[in-house]
Parts: sequence; C-alpha cells; structure tokens
Amino acid sequence: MAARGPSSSGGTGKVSLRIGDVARAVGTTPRTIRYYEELGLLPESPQRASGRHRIYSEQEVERLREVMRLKELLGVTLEELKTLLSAEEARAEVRAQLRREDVDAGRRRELLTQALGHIDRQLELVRHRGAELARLEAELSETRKRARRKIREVDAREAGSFPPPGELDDAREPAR
Amino acid sequence: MAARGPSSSGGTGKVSLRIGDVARAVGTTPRTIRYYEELGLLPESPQRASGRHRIYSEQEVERLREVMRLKELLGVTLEELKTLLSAEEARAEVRAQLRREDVDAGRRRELLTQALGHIDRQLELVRHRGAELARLEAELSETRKRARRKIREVDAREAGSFPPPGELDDAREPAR
DNA sequence: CCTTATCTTTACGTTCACGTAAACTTCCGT
DNA sequence: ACGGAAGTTTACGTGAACGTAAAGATAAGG
Repeated sequence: MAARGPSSSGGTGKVSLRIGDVARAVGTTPRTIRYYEELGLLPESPQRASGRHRIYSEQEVERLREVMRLKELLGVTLEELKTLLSAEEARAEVRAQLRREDVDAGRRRELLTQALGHIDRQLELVRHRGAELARLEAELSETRKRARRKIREVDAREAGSFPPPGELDDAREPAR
Repeated sequence: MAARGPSSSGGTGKVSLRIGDVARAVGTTPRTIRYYEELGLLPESPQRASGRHRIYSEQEVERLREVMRLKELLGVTLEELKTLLSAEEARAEVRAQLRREDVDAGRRRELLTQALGHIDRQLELVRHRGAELARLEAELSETRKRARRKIREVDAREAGSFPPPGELDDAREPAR
C-alpha cells in the first residue's frame, strides 16, 4: 500500500499539491478544476507537457477559492466571471512589473488605472446586489414582525378560556 | 388590424392579463411562466380547461416578480425555491382561514407558527448571504484604496520630471 | 361572422456546468 | 524496479432552465 498525503518536497512551505488535494481542499472535484482551467478561469502552467500531472501552489488554491466564492455570491456565469476576473490578472501583471523596476511610470500608471476600473466594476456589482439583499431582508423582517404579532394576538385571545397552548415556544429571533 | 392592449373588462382595477402581457411586464417569456407553473412555483387556476387561455391578475404578476427576485438574489434552484416559497402558501392559507372566523385558535396558531418558521429560514439565508457579500465588499474597497494609493505614488514620482499625465482622471468613487 | 394576433399543447433542441466512463500514464513509496 | 493510487485525455451523458418549432385553438376588434 502506498498512501500519499500532499507530497512534500523539502522544508515546510512548498507542498506541491495535486489536483485531488486541491479539490478536497476547496470542496470540489478534479473535473471542475480542469473545466475552469479550460475556460481560462485558472491559468495553465505553460511548463506542463500534455499527460503530466498538474501541480498547484497554495496561491492557486486561493485563486480557486476566490473564483468559487465570486461565482457563488454574484451568481454570474463562468464566462462573465472570467471577464470580471481580468482585474486580478491585471493586478498580477502590475505586481510582476512592479518587481522589475525597468517599466516606465506611464505604463505602470496605465496598468494600475485599468485595474482600478475593473475593481470598480466589481464593487458596483457587489454593492448593487448588497442593496437589493438588504431590501429583501428588511421586508422579511417586517413580515416576521407581523406574523409574531398575530401569534401573540391569538395567544392573548385564548388566555381567558384556558391556559395558553404549551407548544414548543420556538419564537426566538434567528441569530443575527 | 386588431391591436389588443391588456384587455379591460369594465372599470379600472380588474384588467385580466394574458400570459404575454405578464411576460412583458416582468421581463421574461411566456415559456418561462408556463414552466414555473409546471414546476408548481405558480398556481394553476383550477377553473381553466385545457386549451383555454391563461389569465392573470395583478396579484399573480406580483407573485411572479417575487419568485424571480428570490431566484436572482438567493441563487437557488427552482426546486429549492419552491420549498422556500411554501411559506407564502402557508401565509396565504392563513389569510384565507382568517377571513372565515370558523377556524379554532389552535389551528390558527399552528399555521401562523409554521409560517413563521419558513420566514425564519428565508431570513437566515438572506442574512448569511448578506454578510458574505458585505465581507466581499469590504475586501474590494480595501483593494481599491491600495490601488489608488499606488497610482498617486506614481503620479507624485513623476510630478518632478514633467507635468503629470493628462489621462482621463476617472478615479472618482463609484456611486454608493 | 371573419380575421388575426396571441395563446395552447406537444415535443424536440440547446446551453451551462459539470458527471462519468474508458484506456492509458505518471509518480511516489517501498 | 515496481505496484498501485491518483492523474491524464477524450468523449459521451446529464440535469436544470429554458428556447424553438409545429399544428392547431381562442378571443376580441371590426
């Protein structure tokens, strides 16, 4: 038997994860990861010849987590998500270029400004949805209050005739 | 030519809408409406014989709007949505039974309590998503601030050599 | 009554986001 | 060196949520 936890190469830190490890880590399947890569949501390492195993770093795990989170929260298609995430790529490029000091300020400013635009688009989307959700929450709370009032009314009305119904008193507010 | 706006029967108020009118009103298609009815998300009028046109009241338009809103905001499947919406049905039944005074208080309380439970489930879901969205928004704002700071840094650095780049200064915060 | 836009049912088609199976490979522990 | 778990590509399958087409029926305006 050859049990094979996330294979370590040397000291702590670099762990060289394989697709199954990553899938388990973020709660999905290898198929999904390959699919996302195919769509361009995840970068394909260029130094991987066809047939060889994919290997991932903790960074890429984070990226995948972010992708899934955005998909879940924004409810957009993977294609839309891809264009939305071009911001991350821009920022990645910015970081890469910032490391090498040889890029002129004009170019740098351009990249940064572009990234800012993408961020703003995301922000707008998120805020819009947030606002709508807030409205929904407010409405639901209102409805809830009315329901509770009605229940109390019934209880009060019956309090005269015979002791109040001893049903489970599960009328606490759901934890905020 | 026989143009036919939402056909009115008599005085203002009752307008007897047809499926196409409803679809246009809420921004969807007749097919979708029939589909939702098939799934049980919308009630099928029992007094409609096969083949006759479906007619809708303003109330049902509202219901449909609500369904679409929840689907959009909560990102759940139509089947999940259906179970979630049993709350509305329960509340509808409550209202119906409240009109006829002949239901005993015990039954009434039971219905109300049940409805309350459903509302709480919805609330919890909405709040959870709201919280996650808020977190996302906070993170994005933070990222945005950092990006802006970097841009200002570049601009400041260049301010000495020659006049700052006159690119479109589109760096205003996206409207709250 | 007739016309015609709109609707009805039935049924097959489509897109998205993966699932699943098959036939090999790769890689790691021993 | 090797055995086997996990990976690879390729390709077909699937469920959800509708789209679309066909063949006819309905419901007002004129």
